[in-house]
Amino acid sequence: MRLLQNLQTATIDNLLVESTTHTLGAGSVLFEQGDEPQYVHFILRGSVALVGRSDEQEAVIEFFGGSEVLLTPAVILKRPYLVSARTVAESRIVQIPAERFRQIAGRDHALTTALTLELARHWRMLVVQMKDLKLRSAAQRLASYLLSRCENPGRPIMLNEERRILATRLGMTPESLSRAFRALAEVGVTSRGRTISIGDFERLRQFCRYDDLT
Amino acid sequence: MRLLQNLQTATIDNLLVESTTHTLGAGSVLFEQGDEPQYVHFILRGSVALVGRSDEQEAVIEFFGGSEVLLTPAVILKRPYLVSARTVAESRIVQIPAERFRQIAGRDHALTTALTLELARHWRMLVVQMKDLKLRSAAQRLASYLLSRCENPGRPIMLNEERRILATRLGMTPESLSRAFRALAEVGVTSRGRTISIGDFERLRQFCRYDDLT
DNA sequence: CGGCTTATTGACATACGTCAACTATTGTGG
DNA sequence: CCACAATAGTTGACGTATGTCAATAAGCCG
Repeated sequence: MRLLQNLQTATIDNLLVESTTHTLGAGSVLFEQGDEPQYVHFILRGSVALVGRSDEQEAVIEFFGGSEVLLTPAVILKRPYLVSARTVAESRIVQIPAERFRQIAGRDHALTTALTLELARHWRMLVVQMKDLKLRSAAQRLASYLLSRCENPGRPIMLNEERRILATRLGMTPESLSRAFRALAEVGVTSRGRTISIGDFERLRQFCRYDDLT
Repeated sequence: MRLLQNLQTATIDNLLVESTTHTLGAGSVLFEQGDEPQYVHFILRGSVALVGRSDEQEAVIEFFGGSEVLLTPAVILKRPYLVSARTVAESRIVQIPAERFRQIAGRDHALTTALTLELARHWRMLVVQMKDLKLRSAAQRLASYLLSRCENPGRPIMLNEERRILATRLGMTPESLSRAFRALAEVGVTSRGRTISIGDFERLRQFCRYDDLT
């Protein structure tokens, strides 16, 4: 996991000594909106959605995948969670007691630095998404999401979430997502099930005015 | 400024030694989307908007006010800015050279810890806003914004940004904002110019399903 | 006061949401 | 491994919130 990559093994051992590791099926709940944080969650494998709820409605704020650390802000600040966390596919998770994590971070500069980098990366994810929501249409948001998901061009994208879940992450309904996919077919995107191929990257980038400032 | 509050004076002096301080009129540009970060910006006083641009359109991602630190993620990660920063009112800003800041943060644990807390707070601001965008109507988003702006109930809120700017922060057009204000008049919100009074807090909270998880 | 920008309002357009029917996919027990 | 139920995804018809455009009114500042 990236956060721990450059740490001394002593620190890592120290973090993990009271930790537990679980393999959870899709749809498992790691914590609920409003809870007081008990653990820091490391995602070893799989995919976890942060989901916000208001008035019976739910929307995914963001997905987090393997090698990422979950929602440390609430843990750091000792505040209730603003969102729930649910696995979206089978996932392997390490849980470290929050208090232990805070204590070690209080002493270990390398860990705190790594934490800062992780938070900075996560901040930028949300900023990118915020720009999408405020400046782009539904179809453009989907295009933008697909482009960001595609690590090696040529190989098709495998979604690891259901479309109705993805729809909420993109700020639309499943029906609108369905139509967005049809709109993208016009610019060379083919999709069957959870497998999606981008025919012409440049065209798709232009379609959604993709700005690659990563 | 909050970030520096619990630091040793030696660290602070060290940070400030190569810094410059400016008083900038409304609309001044601190940096542009795509730029390589040169400075860390501390806002001593005033208000700064982070604004994203795509295809000639602009939208405010978030406002930052006195005692906050601007967009450290790009500085920390040595990445181009994802957004521009513009003052929205006359502001007093301290600029610390990015490289110097990174060096000191590399050594000073208290500074890095403070930075982590600041990033964590900022993360939560964006998460709250993301929930608003995905789960609430235009009028509800305005209500939610006003509630979050109101520190002491009883005293009216003074907006320090023009309404057309606020509109983009809320993910709508100036016209829609205007109509949102009229809708809120129905639940006891009176506005004249930039002064806004909430008549009935509980009613407004219910109207937008405000969840106070700060 | 006069000219400029910003805010409001109304008429209208449209992207997206809703609802309902239908189809495809997935998972399960025989 | 098939059959069938349950769930997810798609499509069409239609509704509505919000955007657009244009005209007017209200602030703001010389």
